Amino acid sequence: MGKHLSERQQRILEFLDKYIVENSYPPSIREIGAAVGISSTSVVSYNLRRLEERGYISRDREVSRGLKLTAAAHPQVLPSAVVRLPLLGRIVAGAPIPIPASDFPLMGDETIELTRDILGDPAGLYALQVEGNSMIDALVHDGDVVVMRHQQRVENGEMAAVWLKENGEMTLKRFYQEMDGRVRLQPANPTMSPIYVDDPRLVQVQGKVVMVIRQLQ
Amino acid sequence: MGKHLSERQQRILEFLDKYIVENSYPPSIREIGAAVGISSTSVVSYNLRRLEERGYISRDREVSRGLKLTAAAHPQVLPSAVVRLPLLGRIVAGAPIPIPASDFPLMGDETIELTRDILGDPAGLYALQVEGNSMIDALVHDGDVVVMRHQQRVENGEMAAVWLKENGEMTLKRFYQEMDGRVRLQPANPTMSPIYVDDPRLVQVQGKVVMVIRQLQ
DNA sequence: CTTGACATAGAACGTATGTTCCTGTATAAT
DNA sequence: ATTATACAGGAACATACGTTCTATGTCAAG
Repeated sequence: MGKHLSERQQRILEFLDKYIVENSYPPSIREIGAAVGISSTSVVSYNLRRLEERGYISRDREVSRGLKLTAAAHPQVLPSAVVRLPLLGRIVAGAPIPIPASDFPLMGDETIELTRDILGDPAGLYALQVEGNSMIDALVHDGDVVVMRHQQRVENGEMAAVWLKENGEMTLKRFYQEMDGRVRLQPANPTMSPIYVDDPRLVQVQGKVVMVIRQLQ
Repeated sequence: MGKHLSERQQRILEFLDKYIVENSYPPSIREIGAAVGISSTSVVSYNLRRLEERGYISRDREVSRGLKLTAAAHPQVLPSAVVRLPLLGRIVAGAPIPIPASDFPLMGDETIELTRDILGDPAGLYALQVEGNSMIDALVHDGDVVVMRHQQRVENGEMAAVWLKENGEMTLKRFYQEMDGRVRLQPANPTMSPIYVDDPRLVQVQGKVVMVIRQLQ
């Protein structure tokens, strides 16, 4: 990162980030100079122009503290876009899970916020709150929030929300399509034994579990 | 909201938010005046002082554009401050957990990002990644991330990371100080039985578990 | 050895900007 | 009526702050 940047410019960039985080407003040219060890405001100005040319910052001329870091400046600092997921409802052992509406309503304040960097692509994601301890074998507790991606198929080994037609039951398991045609549903709890279902049509994948969040009190 | 605020002060607050979002730096007093319809800088200054007294903004004196909105200003506008927690290390059954350094280094990119609204006060929070399945009885899986608040004491019923001196073992349990002087450690898994420790000194609380996050795939 | 782009200092300058003082007007309490 | 308080306007002031000009030094290309 920043290979055409002089060490000074690098330092300026780092200082800008630090300062803005601390103060919520950008530093003045003289403050930058003092921090980076430049006695002349013109030199700071010169380096800022450089940084602006290269797209690391943008400036508003004649405005005190009129500068900001651009996204290019810190790919590692800024990237934390916040994703708001709809908390669509509750997931219970005895009932199929709600399907996200195609338009993704986000109605009410029934949402949960997460940062994109730990979620990845937020498309098709939604959240459900688990009711009851029926999924304790998936290490999922009453009240936990499950973030899911709506999809009918999952890769082998992925954690899925599956509807067991036979039992009329919702469960969270790792999904394995075995060679012999059976489906193996493996509990997350490694001390527990898998379930085998002979007829794959009796196993309906309703989504892939992307994350489990447990908030305590 | 804002019942002791005059309409002008309300407008100023709204303008501040809008301006900062647009420019990434705060407006000057004169800009505020122009936007809200105040011709005199002293009047703006007066109203800013009011807003500061009431905790809606904070100001740095003698600094151009040296003001910022506080959390109180818009519980509904600022919504998603992102909190970066240090991922301090791993938590294993056989070893005490690392203690957060007082200066909270955030070294390396070993951090995890969450939104403040689901975390609450981020002070003293840090994250640990669980290694192994020894805490399966707490419904915590290998690889899960545990967000903790560093503290020596927890309230009854809170989930705590406790060091069992007797066994030389780290565990996550709900903590109960019983009337009879014993300590009851209740697994999160409701199907499992609690542990009783007669001597409270053998139970060392190392922190309170605030959240458990499991990322799949 | 020049020449010119690049980098840095220092100082001077002018605008940007926060602060303060003084004045004036409501409204309510005394 | 008088006093206190919240609110508003205007102007003067001091300094905060960006800009610009000049000078110096380095280094590679001609």
